[in-house]
Amino acid sequence: MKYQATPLDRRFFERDPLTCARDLIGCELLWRGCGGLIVETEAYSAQSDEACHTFSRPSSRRFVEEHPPGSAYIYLNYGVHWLLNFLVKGGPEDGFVLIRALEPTRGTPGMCRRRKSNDLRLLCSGPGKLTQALGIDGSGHGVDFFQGNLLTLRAAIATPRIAQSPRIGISKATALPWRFFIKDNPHLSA
DNA sequence: ACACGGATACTA
DNA sequence: AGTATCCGTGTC
Repeated sequence: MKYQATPLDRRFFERDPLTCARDLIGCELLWRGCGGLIVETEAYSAQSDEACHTFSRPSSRRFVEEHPPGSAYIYLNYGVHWLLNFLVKGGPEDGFVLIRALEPTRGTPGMCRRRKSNDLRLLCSGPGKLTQALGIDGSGHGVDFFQGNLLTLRAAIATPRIAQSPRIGISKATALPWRFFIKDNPHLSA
């Protein structure tokens, strides 16, 4: 697969969350010199999606109000793992896209060190694993990668085969098939 | 199968 | 203050 060097435009995130989640598959995510191809995402909608943080968290609704589309929404889950989302805003529906898995491409030595593993398939094959591999934590919450140089998203040229399934690990709205992934990719979470 | 662990938002 | 919940991972 070949990838162009041009970053994504902010308007990429001014569409509905499902379109953003699907189109992020195959894009390259870079963070401080480390990164990989996005192979698994999930969409969360701020409207009528009980699994979305905006449904139960006033602070999340405030985040949507106060940040531009494409901002990093990072939170600690189960008191253990940081999870990386991107804010979707300005289209028909607001929401988030959760980054669930990467295929490592850049800075793998650093990722191996932080993950304490040399198996590439264990570096970023899960939403908590990939933040640990990239060194992402709560200090990145609210980062606008269109402003700084911390975070870069590069568009995919080739269109990968994208499959769809229900989202993983949630207790509400479990039936919605809003998880997107490259079928049979060895770097998926589940 | 189960422990680990903290932010957030409730009840009072 | 105390309790319930939570978009997971590693090891048992």
